[in-house]
Amino acid sequence: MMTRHPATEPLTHSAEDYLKAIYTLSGDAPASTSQIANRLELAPASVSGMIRRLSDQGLLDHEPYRGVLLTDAGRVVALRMVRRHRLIEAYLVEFLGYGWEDVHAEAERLEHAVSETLIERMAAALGHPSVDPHGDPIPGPDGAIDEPDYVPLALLEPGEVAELRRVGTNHAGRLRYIAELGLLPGVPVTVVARQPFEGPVTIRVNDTKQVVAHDLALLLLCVRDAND
Amino acid sequence: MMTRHPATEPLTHSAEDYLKAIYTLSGDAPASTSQIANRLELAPASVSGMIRRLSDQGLLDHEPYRGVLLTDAGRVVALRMVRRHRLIEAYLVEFLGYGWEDVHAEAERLEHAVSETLIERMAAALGHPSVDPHGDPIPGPDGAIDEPDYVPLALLEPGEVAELRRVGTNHAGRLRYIAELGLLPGVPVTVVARQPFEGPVTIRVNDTKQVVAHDLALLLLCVRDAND
DNA sequence: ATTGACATTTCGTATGTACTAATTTATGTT
DNA sequence: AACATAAATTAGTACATACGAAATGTCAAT
Repeated sequence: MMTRHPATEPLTHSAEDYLKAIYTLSGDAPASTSQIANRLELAPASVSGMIRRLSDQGLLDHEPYRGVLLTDAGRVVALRMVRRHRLIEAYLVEFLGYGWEDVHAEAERLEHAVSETLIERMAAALGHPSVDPHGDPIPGPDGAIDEPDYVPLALLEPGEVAELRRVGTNHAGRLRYIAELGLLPGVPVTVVARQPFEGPVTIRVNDTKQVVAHDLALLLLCVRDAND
Repeated sequence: MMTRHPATEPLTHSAEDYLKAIYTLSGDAPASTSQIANRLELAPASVSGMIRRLSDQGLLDHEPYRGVLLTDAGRVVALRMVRRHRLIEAYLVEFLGYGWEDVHAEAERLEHAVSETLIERMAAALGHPSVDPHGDPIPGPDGAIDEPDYVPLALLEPGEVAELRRVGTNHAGRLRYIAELGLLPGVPVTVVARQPFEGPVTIRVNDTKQVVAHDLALLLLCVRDAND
């Protein structure tokens, strides 16, 4: 499949942001204009315009009024940005004393400015980690990424024991709160009770009982303990 | 003196680059349009345009056809960029295994992307250094900068003993070469001979004799040894 | 005082990215 | 089938930044 773009023109920061956003939005279905606009806090009209440009560059497949999907070329860019973002987050936490609630904003700017060299040196300094501080997997330099099938805490039954692996938000306030509850990736969690109709979940963490809202519990991604 | 700009609008990366360039260019005399164009590798017309905008924002004093000087507000920005640039250089060398010839390009991009927080954490990790790997002084968080009066090696007389303190170039090739000669800041240097008419200088460094071109020797900034 | 060389500015234009307002398309309801 | 609603696109505009070409200013040499 031939498109007109000559190998690798340098992309703008904006283009990189769009591609990264589209990557995280288009799980099964294509990403819609309004989803993208929402994520990037832009007017839908602006997104329509950028979609045209990125499609022309062969980075997106656009079905008008239906949404967009990344092309292979687009996915390469998106995964490079995701790798950068998550490695920067890990580096800031590990070496510069950042809390996990502060790294997102910083990484959001740095990911556009670091060289391939710098990223690989940071990766090496970190010992080539496979996940960032939120438990999000870090794509390899070749773009390989392993997205395990985690279960949201909100879906576990009372009595189930699991390990928290990943926290599905970048919201600073929520992250601060989650950390206060001791809910860091790697921690074992027992579901004590669960209220019906999307009610709160009562859990036991670090030998303390905590109650978390359903919404929050949806963000707490776990693996069930192998206990059968 | 009142200008119209409302405290601190966010500046673009370009504007930051211009102000930093003008800072380093306007030692005694104002910086001319063509000097700036040269430094930033832009067409003079583009510089004229940006000078207008920066003057309107109260960051530059522009005397048409004469050149520009930084206002106090402009100098604050310029010094913030210089601090960032040099701290980033120092950090990359100290913690990420960079050679001093590679840090400039990386810092040139990162300086626009780092937060105040990140810069101060890097400064702390480095122990608040006063100079970068090239011996260039690092302005304080308040903008205070100490520019000592160094003597170019090219001006020392045969027999004089001095300590190399600062290397006045960012050119990667030259820096690599200078490092090969063992001419790192802090090293003691003895002038053995000097050819007339801007000829090469023969020196003794680390007990080895080296010959350096006049041009290069102008970049090697020293303090004479207190030996009288 | 005029001229020539050079620097600087102005003018018109291009690109990238955003916006609002108006239009078009898709889809679900009657 | 006709309509209403929501989503997406287009059209027109604005701003920042760059460019080249043309006009203008500066200054030293005659």
